[in-house]
Amino acid sequence: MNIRQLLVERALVAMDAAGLPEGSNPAVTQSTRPQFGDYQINGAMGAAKKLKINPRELAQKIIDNLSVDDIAEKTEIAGPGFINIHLKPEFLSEKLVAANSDEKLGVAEHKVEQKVLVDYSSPNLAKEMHVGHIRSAVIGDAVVRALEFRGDKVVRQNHMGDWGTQFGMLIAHLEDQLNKGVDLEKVALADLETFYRDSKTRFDDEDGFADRARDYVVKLQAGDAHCNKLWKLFIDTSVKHSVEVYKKLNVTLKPEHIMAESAYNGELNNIITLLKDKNIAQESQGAQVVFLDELANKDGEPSVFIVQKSGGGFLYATTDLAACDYRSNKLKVDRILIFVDARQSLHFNQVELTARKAGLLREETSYEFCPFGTIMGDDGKPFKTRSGDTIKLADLLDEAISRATDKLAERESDMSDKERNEVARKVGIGAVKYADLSKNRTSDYIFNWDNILSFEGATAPYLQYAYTRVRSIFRKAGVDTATFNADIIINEPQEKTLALKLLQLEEVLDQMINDATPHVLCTYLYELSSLYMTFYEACPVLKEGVETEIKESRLVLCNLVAKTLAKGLDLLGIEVMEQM
RNA sequence: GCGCCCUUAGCUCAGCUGGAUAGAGCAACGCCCUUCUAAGGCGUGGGUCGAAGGUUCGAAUCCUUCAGGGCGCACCA
Repeated sequence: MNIRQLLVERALVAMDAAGLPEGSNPAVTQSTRPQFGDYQINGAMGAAKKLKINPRELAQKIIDNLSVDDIAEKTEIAGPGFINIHLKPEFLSEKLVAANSDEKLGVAEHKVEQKVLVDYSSPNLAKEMHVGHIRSAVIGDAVVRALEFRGDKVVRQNHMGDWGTQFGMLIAHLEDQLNKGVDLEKVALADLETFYRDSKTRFDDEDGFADRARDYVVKLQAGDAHCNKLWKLFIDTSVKHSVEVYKKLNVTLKPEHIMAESAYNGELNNIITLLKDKNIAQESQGAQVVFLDELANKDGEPSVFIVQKSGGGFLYATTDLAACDYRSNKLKVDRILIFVDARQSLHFNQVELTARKAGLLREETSYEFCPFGTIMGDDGKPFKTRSGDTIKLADLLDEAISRATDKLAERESDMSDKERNEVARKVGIGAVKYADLSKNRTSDYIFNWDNILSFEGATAPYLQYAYTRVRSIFRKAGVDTATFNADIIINEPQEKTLALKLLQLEEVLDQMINDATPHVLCTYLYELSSLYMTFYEACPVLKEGVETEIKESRLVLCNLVAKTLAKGLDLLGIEVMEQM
C-alpha cells in the first residue's frame, strides 16, 4: 500500500480530465502540518504557471475531476492553490487491519521482478577491514534486503580487491621474509596491517623494490605458479577475516558471493583486444588508453582512462570493464548497483562510458554508481586509507558490545547472563550500524566514538527499546500476536498520526530502493518509534477503565508497530529482542 | 590548472521532483516513575539555511558569481 502513489494516480486522472497536458507533475507530498490534511497535491500551481492561468481555478477544476471519495473525507483548496487531502479514518482502519493479517505488512511485491546485481563491501584484501569498510557493507546489505523484500531477484557480489599492484609488493616482501627464514605463519599473516605497512615502505623508499613488485604483478596475472602460491596465502587469510567480520556485523554476504577481481583475469586480454578492435582504445606512451571526449575539460582535452599499463599489466579499470560484460551480457541483470567510495566517481564514470561504447554494458542495463562519503576524523580531516593509523572494524564492534554490556549492567533485570550478553551484542552492533546507515549515503562521515556508540536519542537502541515496550504489553495481555486482529477505532490524535505513519512503509521502501538510500528507512523507523512512545504515554492499552473495543483496537496498533519495527530493522540488518 | 562534492541551531545531522510558520538528536534549562520497561515522555531557549545576485506568485531547494573546505585528474585500488 503506497498511499502517495495511489494519490498520484488519482491526481493524474483528474489532471488529464481537467485538460492539462500529458506529463504534468501532480507533485503529491505528505502535508507539512495537520491543518493541511495528510497529503497535498501541489501540481496545480506548477501547471497553472506554464499555462498562464489562475492556479486556484485550476485547482478547483482538478478537485472537480478528482475521484477520492473512497479514501478521503475532505479535499480543500488552500493558499495559492494547494489541494489538501484529509484521509478518511475508516480508510486507514481498513488498510491497517489488512496489513495486520498480511505477512508483508501490506507492502506489495513488485509486479515485474527485476534482476538486480549489487556490488558491495568489496574490501581490498591483504589488510584488515577498518572502520571505513563498514559503509559499503552495511549500506549495500540494507538495500539488498529491501530489494528482496519488495520481490526483486538480487545477485550479491563481493568484488574483493585481490588482484592489484599491491600484491606484487606483498609477494616480493613475503618472498624476502621467507628467504630470511622467518616463520610464515607467525610473521607474515598474523598481522596483515604491519606486513602491508612494511611492504609499502619498501615500495616507496627502497631502490629496485617497486620495479620488482610491478614485475611480480605481471607474473601473477600471467599465472606464474610461485607467485600464485604466495598470493593465495594472503587471500585465504583475508577472506577468513572478512567472513568473521560479516558474521559479527550481521551482513548477509557469504563466501559464495565473492566474485573477486582475480575472477575476471581470463577475460582481461579479450577486453583489451575488443577495445583495440573497435578503435576505442589506442596506444599512448606505451599504455593502452581510452580518451573520453564526454569528460573533456573546457579546453577540449579528453579525459584519460588507462586500461592496460605499458608493461602489459592490467588495472582495476580492465577488471571493472570485464565485470560490466559479465554482469550485463552474461547474467543479463536489469540493474547494477555499486557501493563504492565517492572518491572513485570519475573512475566509474569512465568505466560506464567505455563499457557502453564497447557493448560491454547493454542499453537495458542500468548502471548505478552509488557513492558514499569519506570517513573523516574528529579533526575534520579524512582518515588515511593506506599505511596510516586506522581503527580496525573488528575492534570497533567489540568496543560497542562492551559499552552496551556496561550500560545494561546499570539496569535492573531478571535476564540470565546469556540473555544479557545477547542483548548487549544486538544493542552494540545495532547502534554502530544505525549510526552509519542513518546518515545520507553521499555525504562525508565524521567518525566519533561517542556518536557512533551512543545509545540515546535517534539510535538503534531507541528503536529496539520501543519494540520491547510493545512486546511487554503483549506478554501482559497474553494474546497470540500471530493471529490477533480487531477493528481499529481512531479517536485520539496520537492514534491517527501513528496509524498514518504505519501505512507509509511502502512509500519509504520504494524511495530507499530507487535511490539506494537506507537513511530514509532509518528516519522512518525513528519517527514511528517516536510516535509510538507518544501514543504509549497518552493512550493506555491494558490499564483499568479502557473499554474492550478500544483496548483491542490499540492492541492491533501496537502489534503493527512491533511488526513494522522488527521488519524495518531487519531490513537494516539490525536485530531486535523481547526484553532489554 | 581543470573537474566533482560539501557549507542548515553550540555539536552531529534530516529536509533539496521549488510550496504554506526550516525539522530531529545531542548539549543547556524546567517538569513527569505507588499506573502497560524512565535506554522513555512533556515543555523552554537556540537559525542572516556560507555570501551576493538572478529566475518565480513562492527559493534551504533551481541558475550565475564569489568565499571557505574536501576529493579526484597517465600507468594504485
